[in-house]
This record gives sequence, C-alpha cells and structure tokens, in this order.
Amino acid sequence: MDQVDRILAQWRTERPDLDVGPMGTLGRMSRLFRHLREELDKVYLEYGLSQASFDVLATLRRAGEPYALSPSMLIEWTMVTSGTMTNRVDRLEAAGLVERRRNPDDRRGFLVGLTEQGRVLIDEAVTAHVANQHRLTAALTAEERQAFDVLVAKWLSAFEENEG
Amino acid sequence: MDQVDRILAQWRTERPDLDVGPMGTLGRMSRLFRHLREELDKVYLEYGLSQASFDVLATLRRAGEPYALSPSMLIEWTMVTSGTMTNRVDRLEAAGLVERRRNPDDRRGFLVGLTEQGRVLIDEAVTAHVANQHRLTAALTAEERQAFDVLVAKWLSAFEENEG
DNA sequence: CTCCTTTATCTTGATATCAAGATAAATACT
DNA sequence: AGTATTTATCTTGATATCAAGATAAAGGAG
Repeated sequence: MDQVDRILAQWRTERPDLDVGPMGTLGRMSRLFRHLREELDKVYLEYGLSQASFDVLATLRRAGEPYALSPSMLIEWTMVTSGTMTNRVDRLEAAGLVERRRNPDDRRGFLVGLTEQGRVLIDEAVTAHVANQHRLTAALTAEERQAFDVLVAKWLSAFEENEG
Repeated sequence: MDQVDRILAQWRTERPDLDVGPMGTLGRMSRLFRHLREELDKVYLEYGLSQASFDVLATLRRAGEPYALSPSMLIEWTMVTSGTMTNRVDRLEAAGLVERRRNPDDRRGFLVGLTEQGRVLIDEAVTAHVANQHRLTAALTAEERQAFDVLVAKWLSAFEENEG
C-alpha cells in the first residue's frame, strides 16, 4: 500500500465508474521518475551543475573533438527552445565552462565550445553521473532491468517509431 | 536505433571506459515520460487546465465530500512547496474553481474547497483524463503492463519503502 | 544586383517553481 | 497570565522555462 494505492483507493470510492488501472501504472512511474531525478540532481550539484547545464556540457563532450556545436544542434539534442538554450549558454559562458566562437563562414551563427575547464569538469561529472546511474538502477536485477528496458523501448516506439 | 541509442553510441566512442547500460534504461524512460506528459497535457488543456491545476482539483475531488482540504494537506498530496500551492490556489480561486473558506476553529488556516463549477469541471476532466491514460498505456498488452507495474513498484519501493 | 524568403540566434514578457523569511495564530511551559 | 515554541500560510526574490516577436545574415528568384 503505497501513496499511489491510496490515491487509487480514493478514486474507486469517489468515482467507481472509472477504471483507474492505467492511473496506477502512470502514477507510480511518475513518482519513481521524481525520485530518480532528485538523486541525479545531487550528483550534478556536487559539480556545481544542474540537469540543464549538465545536459549542455555532456552533449558537447560526447560530440567529440573539438567539443563544439551550434546552438541549433544543441537545441535539437536537448529538446529545449532557443530562448532556453540562449540562457543556458549565457550561464555556462559566465562560468567559464563554454565559449561562443564566431563562425567566419556564417556570421548569423557561431559554435558553442567547451573550454578546457569545461571539458575537465564534464569528464569528471560524467564519470560520477554514470556511477550514480548504476547505483540507482541497482534496485532491479540484471534480468529485471533488461525486461524493463524491453518494455520501455516498446512503449517508447509508439511515440518515436518514425524517427529512428 | 533510436535517439537514446545514438547518445549511447557517442559515449562508447568518446568514453569507452564507462558502462552506459543504465544510461540507456534511464534515458529511454526519461524520453517516454516526456512524451506521456505532453499527451496528458493536451487533455488538461481541453479543460483550460494544466498539470498543476488539474492536480489540485483532482486532489480535492477524490478527497470526497465536502471536497475541501487545507493548503497543508494539498501540499502533502501534491508534493510542492507552500509558495507554489499559494500561487496555484490563487489562480484557481481567480478562475472561480475553488474558494478559500475560513476555518472558525483555527484562524491561522482555512480550507480550500471546490466550487460547484470546479466540481463539475474536474469530474468531466477526470473522465477524459482516465480515458487518455487508457489510450496512452495501450501500447503495451495487459500482460506487459502488469509486468511493467511489478518492476516499477519494486524499483519505487527502494525509495519509498518506509512510507507505506 | 535587388528583393524576398529562410535560417540562426537573441530578446521580451509571462508563468511556474523553490528557498528563505515574514506574519499570525495556536499551543505548551512556567 | 506571560513567554516561548510550533504550526499554517503567505510573501519575496531568484531561476528556468516557453511562445512569440525581433534582428541579422545567407540564399534564391528574377
């Protein structure tokens, strides 16, 4: 009997006409997701980062040398709006973790590149982040996690099937 | 090969020292969750609501007659801060969906109650919301969804085991 | 070459959230 | 009763986000 069960029990009393099975699935998933995000945030914070800034730095890092992408590419990978990305890059630039490099061939845009300080930081932070992800997924056995992956991938494909 | 696979492939090239298996699990889950939230928002919007306002109204509705709770109870159920709840109640009150009722026994606080308009609206919205949840979970068979529920409940219990 | 459209990014204004502090009333302690 | 503590809620200030519009440069049509 967790919090979600209590919510479902209330609905069954108040609105017995509704079949709230899916609400249990989505509700528990939502709570789990919330806990996971909180735990991930703790590690980001150890490196002075947030989910938002970590995402930008990690996207640049895993793009490979020279660790630089246009704002448009960053927007595409991180799925935020242009206004949000401007703000994120501004903050990271002020912190000395990225720099805007003018593109001589197209003066509309430029590249956002990791500084040496930014590269060192994100490499350390990613190592800790991955270790944290291992810790957080350890509640399931390897077999359970694999079964979970299959189900999530199937479900996800209902939304992204045409994008592969 | 979805977007998450591409991200993992990048990491395996750039940081072959990292075991990014859990990142796949969490990454796909995160994307799935994002899609689900977007789809849920669409139905909230049909009733002029957001996730935030729906949550408050639904919490009051499922509490049963007389559909009224203190801000403290609402904060507990919805897991937001007091400042956030003040803001939410302000909006809902301005929209005529809830009203603040003074508690004669404790003048520090009061009760937030559904207006008749609020009760009618949330009853309609919940019906549509539950139908939407059925639609969104239909990507999995009943057996798959049940297996998924078991795994999520187990994982969730790692975070909430002492709260049941 | 000039004008129009598209692309790339930034700016503005509105909203939601949180943390921390303020306010006010109830309760407990002496 | 009088003071201190706790509880309940609101206020303030900072941050992040988005949608829509502004700005500037590139590319295409004639």
